[in-house]
Amino acid sequence: MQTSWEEPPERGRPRRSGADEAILKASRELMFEHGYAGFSMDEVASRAGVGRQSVYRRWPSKAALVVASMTWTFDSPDVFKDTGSFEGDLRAGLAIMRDLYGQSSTDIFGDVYFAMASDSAARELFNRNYVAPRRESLARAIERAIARGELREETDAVIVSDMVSGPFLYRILIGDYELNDSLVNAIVEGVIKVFGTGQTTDVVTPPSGT
Amino acid sequence: MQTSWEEPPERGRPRRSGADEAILKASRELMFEHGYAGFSMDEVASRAGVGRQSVYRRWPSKAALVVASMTWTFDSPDVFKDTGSFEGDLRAGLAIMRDLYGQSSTDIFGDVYFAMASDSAARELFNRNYVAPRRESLARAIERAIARGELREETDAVIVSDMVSGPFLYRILIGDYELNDSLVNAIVEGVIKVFGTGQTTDVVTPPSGT
DNA sequence: TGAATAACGATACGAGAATACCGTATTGTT
DNA sequence: AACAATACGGTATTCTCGTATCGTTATTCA
Repeated sequence: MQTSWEEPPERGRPRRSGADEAILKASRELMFEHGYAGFSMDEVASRAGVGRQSVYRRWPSKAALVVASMTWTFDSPDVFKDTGSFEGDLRAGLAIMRDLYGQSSTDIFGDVYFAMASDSAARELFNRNYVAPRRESLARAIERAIARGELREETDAVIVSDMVSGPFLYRILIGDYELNDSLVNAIVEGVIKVFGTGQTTDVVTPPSGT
Repeated sequence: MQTSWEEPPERGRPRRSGADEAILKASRELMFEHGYAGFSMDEVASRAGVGRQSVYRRWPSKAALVVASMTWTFDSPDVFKDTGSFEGDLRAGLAIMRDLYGQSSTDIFGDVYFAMASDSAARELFNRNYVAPRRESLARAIERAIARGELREETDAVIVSDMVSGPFLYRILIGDYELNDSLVNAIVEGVIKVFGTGQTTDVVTPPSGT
């Protein structure tokens, strides 16, 4: 995954190797310790052992750095893996999302979305590093489902993406942060009933949340 | 609607009448003119003709003020009016939301969500002034639908709310801001197929977007 | 070998948010 | 009439983001 905002130039003194990772690591730690508003770029720089200008050389804003550090080294973005049926793929992906967002420090994710919304560079990083790979993973699952005859050929992957991810985002940002299985079931049922052909395949149920 | 963050005390010199509205109006105007990052609390205060401290006496942060001013004097929060059928109620409410968010200056709403997410006071104001009334409006529509026999009795109003509002929020914050009728249709179809009884009532179609 | 380029840490700076005061003004209570 | 409480406009202060600039250092190219 691309970490810094822009590729460094090829001429001149090269950037110190390992500095990118040190900065990302420091930003991530400080996010979990103090949240977005609770730390400064000075602290990031000093914890990473670099000058502050070296941070701004790699990311154009605090928001962009935070988004980069929080979308860095997430598990495989291919969350909607092939389980043999579309419902299984969908449930597997949603189980991953539910476990991720359902863990203790939920305010963190609100902070990340806040950072994302506040800055165009952060928004672009968020799309590139997080949203796009997951969208593509879902699009592949939809293609498999169409090939299997589970979904109709004209299924709109963008709308499915909205229907799948939207309610999660809504709960995290606005709702009471409780991500339960009822919501997952409703989403799965809704998508399949709207875009399905009626033909189903046996489902391998994913394990319930940790 | 309650405007300022906390009720003023009952003792001592009373707050200048009209100042609340002047501040909200100034904040709103500046939001439409320059966006969230494009104006300062000094400008709000001077345009409203008050001291800056008088602004902070009423709202604890810029984010809270912006949320209060942008959720102030919206049209009736009862967006899911009784049209005779649940599908009609839902389509009417979604048409209002689509027209609202679909209008030209969409970045404004991104800014509002950003402000909302960045501050706990702003979040609380947003819930109190905006989300809660619309949630209740939808809950009433669901109750009517259950009474008519269109929805099952165990329909979970919170989940329906997530399924209805989530995709819209997702498109505004993360998607390409294009709120089209395909999305509305998929949402309506999804909710009714998941929670419906199969019994339907004739739909009065709302006018399509401006 | 020398010039060009760009990173490095460090520091100064301007802008704006939020807080803390100042003296003054306005209300209700004693 | 005196007093407590609070609002008022105004100003100073602190904090942090983001930009600019310093002299130094490392690397590539001619």
